Amino acid sequence: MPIYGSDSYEKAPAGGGGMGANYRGSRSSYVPPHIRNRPQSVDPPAVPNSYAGAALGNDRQGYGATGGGFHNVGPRNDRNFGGGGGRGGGGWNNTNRNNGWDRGREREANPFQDDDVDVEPGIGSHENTGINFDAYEDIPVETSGKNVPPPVNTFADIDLGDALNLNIKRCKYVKPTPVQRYTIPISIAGRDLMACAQTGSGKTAAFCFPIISGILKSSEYAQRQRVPRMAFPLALILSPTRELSIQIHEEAKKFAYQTGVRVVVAYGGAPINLQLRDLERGVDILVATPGRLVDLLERARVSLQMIKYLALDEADRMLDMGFEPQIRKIVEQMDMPRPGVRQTMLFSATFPKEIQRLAADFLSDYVFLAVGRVGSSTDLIVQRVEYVLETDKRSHLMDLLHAQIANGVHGKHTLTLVFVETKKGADSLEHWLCVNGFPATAIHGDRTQQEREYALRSFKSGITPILVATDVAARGLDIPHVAHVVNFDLPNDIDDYVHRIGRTGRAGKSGLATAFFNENNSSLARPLADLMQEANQEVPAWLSRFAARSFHGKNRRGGSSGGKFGGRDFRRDASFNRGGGTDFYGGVQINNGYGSSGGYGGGYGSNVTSAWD
DNA sequence: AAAAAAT
Repeated sequence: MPIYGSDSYEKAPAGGGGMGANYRGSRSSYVPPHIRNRPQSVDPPAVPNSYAGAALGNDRQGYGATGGGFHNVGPRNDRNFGGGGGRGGGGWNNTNRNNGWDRGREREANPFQDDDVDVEPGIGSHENTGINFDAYEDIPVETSGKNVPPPVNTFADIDLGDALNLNIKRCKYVKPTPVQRYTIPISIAGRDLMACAQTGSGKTAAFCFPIISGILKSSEYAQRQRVPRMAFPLALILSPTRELSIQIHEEAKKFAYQTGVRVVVAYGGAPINLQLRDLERGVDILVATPGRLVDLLERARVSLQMIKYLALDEADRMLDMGFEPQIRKIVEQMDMPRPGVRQTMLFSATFPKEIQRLAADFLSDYVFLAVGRVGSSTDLIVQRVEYVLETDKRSHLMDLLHAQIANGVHGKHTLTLVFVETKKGADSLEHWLCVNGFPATAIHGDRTQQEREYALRSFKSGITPILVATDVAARGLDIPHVAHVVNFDLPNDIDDYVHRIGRTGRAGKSGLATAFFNENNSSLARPLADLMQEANQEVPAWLSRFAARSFHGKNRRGGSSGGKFGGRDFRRDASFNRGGGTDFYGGVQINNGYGSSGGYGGGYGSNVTSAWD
């Protein structure tokens, strides 16, 4: 099915200068165990003696451990137990060990009860349970790298621990999705990972399960240093939009429920004080957008020196021109442990070669994983392209919406997501739709965070079943019941198109994607036609003519990705290996998602390879 | 040229 990608990433080198200069001054000299004896270690912060034993906020309730082996670390202050240190100490998979938690004043909310409160029960209340596992059956999976750990077939194949297993049951996950089958053992084995996988394929769980499990098993978990007003997360998950961070946080809280592992989210546009308070109460997994995290780091309210796990969601976006300097600052210029010391996992549905090259800086001896699209054999998303002049777009959209109503395809749980190019365009289209009797709302980066979150809720709940959005909503958001994605304005980059239409046809369900195409989109004709063809979609003759006319230098399909996958390991490229060692890349395996390699015989690999090259 | 991300 579809080929995702383009050669169009011609990004300028990242600036990134002038950062992190004033951070070091405020550091102290404590050396955590995992970076001791390192050749070029950063000046690690000490716990000032005057603070030793002070009431520190970064504590965890109901968790044992003597802070042995840590100089300069005073006795723990278990605020909720009136000073009893060294509690518990039970097995890491003992769900009862945080009984104390519930006795404290910060009772952990049950994330499984107040889900989607404004959605009718039975439809939206378990958005993660509607996964159509049959659609996963024959998904092709490709791995490359040295000594790739084999996939598992069930969650029970890996001992994630009782608490985590219980949450897996609560989520009603029966068996792991392909990305989970491969990612979890790779991650448990401690390997770095670059994974191409569609969001909505269980990606968040794929990196959360090993992180939570690893944290529970680690000694750092119990032996945390205390510095006042400074949080020391063990895992960091970065995402490119606030709403995506919120979503990841909500999911991660389910997975971490009653494990004692604390998940905190930090993003811009919201009061920082609440986030600071959450951080002070203790954080193991920090989910954040880059800007706010940099702010927290500069205020010295967060230290990354204890990070054992780093996950970048939508990693190709995180490393594009707009984000790369911030990401480099966070990952390379603060106090985060180096690659090889920490474990790094990068995820995206698309992974252009140029971005892979940048990403390699953050990784150590990593495994590359490409999971074919859910429904790659059944074409769950029907893609249509219509020729519509700029001036006709509104009336054409109106026709589509009327047709949906006529077909009975409308209502609370048939949502339509309309992508436009600009924030102004989003505002005016929303207004026009409302004036014309279509309940619509809009989301874009010029709205307040409150407005953005309200718009998303209103859309998800079906109060306004039409959402007009800029690319802020293009990636990662898991919105059940999006039946139709309209590309009112097409993006310039085919990868963005792929992410946008991925908002429908989620979790193995079918969906429709309609694009309005005209002369302004000429540069997209070729990649769009190619992509549709490989997705077995009907390509209009006029689009093929546009494609034939277009220049082939840019946006030509090629090295960045291809075939049934969202990407291909760039280490396999001849150009990459030409100058250097050849041992870096360790071989490829192509398998079906389940069972052995039936269905995609030998010819498959070579075909795809030639298409990629 | 636009979008996102800190205040």
